[in-house]
Amino acid sequence: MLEGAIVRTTAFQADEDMVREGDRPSDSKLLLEGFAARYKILHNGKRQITSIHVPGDFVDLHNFTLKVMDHAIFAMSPCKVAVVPHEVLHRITEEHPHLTRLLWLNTTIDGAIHRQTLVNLGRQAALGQLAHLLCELFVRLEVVGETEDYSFRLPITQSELGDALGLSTVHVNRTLQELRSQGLLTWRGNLVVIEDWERLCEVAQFDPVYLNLEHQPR
Amino acid sequence: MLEGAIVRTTAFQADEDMVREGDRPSDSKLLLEGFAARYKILHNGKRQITSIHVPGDFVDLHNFTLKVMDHAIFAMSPCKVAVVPHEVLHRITEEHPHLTRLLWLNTTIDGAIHRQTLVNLGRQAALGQLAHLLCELFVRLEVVGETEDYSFRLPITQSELGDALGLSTVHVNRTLQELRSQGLLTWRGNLVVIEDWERLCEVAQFDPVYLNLEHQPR
DNA sequence: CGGCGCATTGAGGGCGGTCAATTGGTGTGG
DNA sequence: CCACACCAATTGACCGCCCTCAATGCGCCG
Repeated sequence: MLEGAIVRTTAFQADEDMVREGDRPSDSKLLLEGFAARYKILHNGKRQITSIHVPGDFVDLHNFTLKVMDHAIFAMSPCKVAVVPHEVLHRITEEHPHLTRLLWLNTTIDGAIHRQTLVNLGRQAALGQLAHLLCELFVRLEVVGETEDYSFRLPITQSELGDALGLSTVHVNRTLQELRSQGLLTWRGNLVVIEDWERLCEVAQFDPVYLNLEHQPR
Repeated sequence: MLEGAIVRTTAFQADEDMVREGDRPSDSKLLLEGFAARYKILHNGKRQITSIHVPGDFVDLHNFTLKVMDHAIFAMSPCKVAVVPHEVLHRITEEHPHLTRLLWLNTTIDGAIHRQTLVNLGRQAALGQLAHLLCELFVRLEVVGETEDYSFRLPITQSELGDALGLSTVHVNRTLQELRSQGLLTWRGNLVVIEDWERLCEVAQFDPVYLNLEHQPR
């Protein structure tokens, strides 16, 4: 059904906006390749990235119900995207309740990730925040087969990491050095290698329950 | 339909948990009276409140799709709650697509609020954070008729405010004093009076678009 | 080879944290 | 009617994490 809902695929260059704040898109986008992120810009020019997306993520499914974008989404790397018209989603909700519940689930998992991120930003020190983000990305990438042992490609700058965690670029850099010096991971080019998964999880206080990876009847 | 979906109402005392982390509730709860909040506890005992809920909020509708609670919800004040069994929600998704889309919308607005909160925690100074939270609560309470002019009741301690914003109680206190000394608001007992809505919004960089109060065909 | 973007480093400062004590309001019991 | 307990609000002192500004290093590409 979903495959049939895709009317076309599109590509975006790195740093290109896929959707802008204020837009009223008539379709939703499923990320096939590359990394994307949702963000908002404040009056003082500061940027907050509210979520990072990996292949398989339905990056703006929520705008099927929300209609007006309250944030923008950009490609962190070159991206390929499948386009699903709202019209088709509407028909699915009319005719396929089970699939509808699964799409709904998709957006509530999104919300669960937001909540965990809130805990991170609010109550974790920089070291734990960074560790947690990397734990989460590793698990999410593993699910879609984008990892190799304990390593994965992450085409993200330190400045973007800072915008995702509410930290300055400088402090992200120093915190990464701390993670490296503790032997928790290495990061060369865009290849992240987790050297000690157990301890990284401890530092991050990472518990993947919120990702809802367990199969359940829906 | 929704009214028919309510099988009973329940009451909770202040500080009582309505749902606990790890629970697999068989119903969802619609808040009729009082204030509630979602939260998580970290290993070090710190608490992060991820959202504050006012009358009219469907506090755990998302667990209809998520099944396992990844966080807890507690009553910040005495609460009255309407209980809707998942069984009934399931039937609604099978038979009433339009209502299903509206319920789905409810959870995506929830997500939109989370995203805005992320921006706050990540990129606002304490003064702006507090101002933003109060702007949002005012608007949300206004919608359900729980305000009077520019005032509303807010049965929340400064310690709880701190847990919602990722700040210490001490700093919440000092920041509130700053808001008062700038003539933006007063707060006596649990009565909050906004003295200068315009300037409060400026300090908060508040833009209510994310609350999706505009009527749209869904 | 020069330019550009990103990573890295250093110095200095401030926002917000922690610890601890005090105030004040409210309810309860004597 | 007062004494006392309890809880939230408030205040002070001190500290440290993280920010800002600015310079430097470094790899990649035309």
